[in-house]
Amino acid sequence: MKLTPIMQKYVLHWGEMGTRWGVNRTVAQIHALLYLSPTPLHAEDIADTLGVARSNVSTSLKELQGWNLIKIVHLMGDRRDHFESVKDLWDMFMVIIEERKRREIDPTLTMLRNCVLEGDADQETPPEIKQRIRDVLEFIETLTTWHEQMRTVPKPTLLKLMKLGGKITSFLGKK
Amino acid sequence: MKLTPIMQKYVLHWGEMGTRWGVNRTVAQIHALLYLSPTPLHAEDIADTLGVARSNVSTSLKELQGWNLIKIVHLMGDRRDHFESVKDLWDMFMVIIEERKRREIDPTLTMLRNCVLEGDADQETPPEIKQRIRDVLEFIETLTTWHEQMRTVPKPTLLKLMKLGGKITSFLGKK
DNA sequence: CATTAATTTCAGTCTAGACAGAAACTAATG
DNA sequence: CATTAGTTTCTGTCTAGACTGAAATTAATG
Repeated sequence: MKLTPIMQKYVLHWGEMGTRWGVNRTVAQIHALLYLSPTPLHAEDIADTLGVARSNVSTSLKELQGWNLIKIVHLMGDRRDHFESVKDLWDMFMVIIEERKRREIDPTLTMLRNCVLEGDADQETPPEIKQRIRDVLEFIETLTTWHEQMRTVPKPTLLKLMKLGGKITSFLGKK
Repeated sequence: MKLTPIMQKYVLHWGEMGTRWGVNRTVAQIHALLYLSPTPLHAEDIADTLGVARSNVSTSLKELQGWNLIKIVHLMGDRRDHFESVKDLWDMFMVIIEERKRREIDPTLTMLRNCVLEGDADQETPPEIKQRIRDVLEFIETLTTWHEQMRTVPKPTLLKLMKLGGKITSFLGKK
């Protein structure tokens, strides 16, 4: 796999974006590379293309599998694992949201619920502050419920909804 | 400002979440603290409460101001700057999205458009790959347009919309 | 305009986590 | 079952960037 200047620019930028969102640079680069690649790639190919250590690639591929963003495929007459990325951008987007929710939002909800529970018995925390925490809990719960409902909506409907955009509000206004 | 166990838990968790989303831990902790605090706090108070260096607080406050998440207030008979956080969670959410868009999405769109432009003259990048990049550009543009429209919708309407949730699809289905 | 309070800047230290390379492991094939 | 290809684990190194504390700067007050 040889990278043309355009592909290089894309992969490097994606790596950079990764770091800004708390994702390891190499992981993000590999994902970008696999997204662009028309064919599945094996680990050594990836290592050579990106100029990183073979072991680093191995770890990153594991991580990407943990995110459900890539999967292993096997090619006829080749023992090596090959990897290909989810190509549908909507699916990719949803998968990422799903995972981040599971890893970050859900634990946060747990923490907030604990705070609220402990708050009942707690005399030292001012009521005002307890309320603030309850507000956050309620806010995130609202977002989560909404996400839960959107999750089940079929892709084309969702797309229609987005394309509709602001027009939906006029409908609401009349209601 | 003394932190009760509940407040401590909240602030520490928020700091942790920050790091997962590419935000400096101290910055996130200070933001959490200012959100909880019923009154504006001055830098030294924050430093003492969180146990970090005064200078570190100074830098972090600057950063939070850059994000439009906190603002300076002055108290009668006190020369020191005091800081208070945006308290409305919906506003806070919108401000964060706005800023991340400006800092990360907009540059990404620029990069993608450049790739597409350069792609016209470029003979070495396979058409399939060029198409992939165009797909990403289109996808992000769709999201951005949608965001642009939602941005102007008044808060209560937006809330109604979210509460409506899945029901909106049945309306679309009939259409 | 000297004094003091408050804030920012800067230079150096420290650390988490990314990364390389070697060693260990696993499993396919003749 | 030895050989070899492929993958993972592990240990140590390196570095970006968070953080500190001191020095420099700014601004308010009598």
